[in-house]
Amino acid sequence: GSVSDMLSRPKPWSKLTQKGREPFIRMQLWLNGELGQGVLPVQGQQQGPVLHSVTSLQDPLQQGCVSSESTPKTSASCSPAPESPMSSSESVKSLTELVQQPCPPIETSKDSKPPEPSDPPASDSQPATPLPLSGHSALSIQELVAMSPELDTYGITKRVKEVLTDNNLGQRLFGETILGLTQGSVSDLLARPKPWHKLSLKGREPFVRMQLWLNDPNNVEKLMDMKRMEKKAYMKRRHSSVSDSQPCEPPSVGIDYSQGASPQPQHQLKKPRVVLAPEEKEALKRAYQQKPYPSPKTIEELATQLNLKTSTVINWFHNYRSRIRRELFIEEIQAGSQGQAGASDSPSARSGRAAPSSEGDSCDGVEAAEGPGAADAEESGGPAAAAKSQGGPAEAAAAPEEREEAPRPAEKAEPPPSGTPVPDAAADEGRPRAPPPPPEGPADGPGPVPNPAAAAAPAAGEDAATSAAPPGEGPCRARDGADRSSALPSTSAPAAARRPSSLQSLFGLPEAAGARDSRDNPLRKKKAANLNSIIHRLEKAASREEPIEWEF
DNA sequence: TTGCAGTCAATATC
DNA sequence: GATATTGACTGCAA
Repeated sequence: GSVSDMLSRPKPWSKLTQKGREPFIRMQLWLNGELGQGVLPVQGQQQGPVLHSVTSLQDPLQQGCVSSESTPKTSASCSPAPESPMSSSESVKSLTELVQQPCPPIETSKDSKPPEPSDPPASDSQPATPLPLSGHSALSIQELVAMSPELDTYGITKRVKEVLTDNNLGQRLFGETILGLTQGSVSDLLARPKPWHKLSLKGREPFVRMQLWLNDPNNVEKLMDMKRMEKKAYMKRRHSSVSDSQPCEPPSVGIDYSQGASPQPQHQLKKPRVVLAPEEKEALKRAYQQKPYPSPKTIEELATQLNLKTSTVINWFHNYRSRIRRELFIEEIQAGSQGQAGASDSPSARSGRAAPSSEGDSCDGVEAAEGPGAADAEESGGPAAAAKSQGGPAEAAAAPEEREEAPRPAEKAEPPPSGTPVPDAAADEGRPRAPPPPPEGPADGPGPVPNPAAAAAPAAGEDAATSAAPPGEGPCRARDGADRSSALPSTSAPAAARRPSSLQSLFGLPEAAGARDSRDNPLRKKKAANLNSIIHRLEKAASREEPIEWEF
């Protein structure tokens, strides 16, 4: 029935979810394998977008890039991805095959970015390794990404780093030439790759490109060439500009986008970059620990007290949350790869699945486990607040009342008793919470923070009220989360929340996580640190009364 | 609206 | 000079 429906009423590609696209990808693969190219066009017409992409995908394949051999050349291979039997292997094939061909399939693409004015004409002189920015086969890469099997992002980045360092190739060159990204992004990507399953299609693209690049036998050579050309162009420009101070124009090589490339127009618009002082960061971290999702009100207060723009505070929270999250991912992966060398699956893969947990961290589990929560006092009422206010399990052992906003008043000005804002929060309730404390990860301890203390106060206060989670507490910061989870409607979340193991799987923690945690403090801390956001999501989901299909 | 993912690009650090 | 960090921005989804 589904097939019939799909065949007769295919949805346009753009309307399909990732899952929804799967059948089409499978069909495409099947078509490629069995029917050859002829069929696509027809289908394409019917399918519109799908077709479109599908068709375009054909290009590289048809260009003789398909070889019967499919052995990945380099070590940074893709992980097996056992679960999607056919598509996986097939796609792996395509990927590898594609790159093994001299034809410049992927690299040439680059998003349909219109030639930016400021962007040096990348296409300018298509070097051996076509810039990703030049693009005409933009869709190809997207197709590949969509069809790509699960890749071992960590392994790929590791390998890329090796190759780059071994050959003395810079991130900038690599990023701009191969990935179409800036140096900073490349650095970030290489240092903190997210697991495949956590990536969006767009986010997967760089990894696919990297994989392709790794598979390319001439990858280094090409980059070296680029490097040379770049240098040459640079010298040339230098010479010419010396004689004539003509504004440096985009290098003919098409690569040198670094500086000078997009100067003029921006000069005026440039606004100074905000650089937060350490104390400010500290304060924000404290606030985060108290409340990862501060209400607008809290944000305002923070902004006021820190003398920052609210947008800055908002941005900071967004960035911090997402970076913390990534930190976790990477640690998971690292821990995972260490822990089980022989494990077949890629770490990223592993982390995705619910692992048979053994979470040693009782904290986590416990927390989430019980406690009828009290309404979350979050004044405002964002959706999240709403969710929370439904009250739920939670706050573990603590008294329900604590969630209250009693402390609110203090919020504004009173720095919690001096230097220890954070602990205060905990102290507030004086409840038995996990012991200690030391703040964690990101924010190292509740160190003596002069002002910040005060600054953080608001948040702290608020939270103290609500969660009182000693931010610092490593694993038990979970508690923090627990607080938040207090909002979990007893109806939906419970099941998941109650089982210690479930929490762990929510994290996507590798099976051995528990064990590792116990001995790896920093790791625990970070995990705990992130619990808040997870709980938050749980809350949200719970509030929507979704089925307990937690996917984190 | 809010939160997030992905990036850019300015700075900081090595 | 290369790499790492991080505030800000864009686009998308719920």
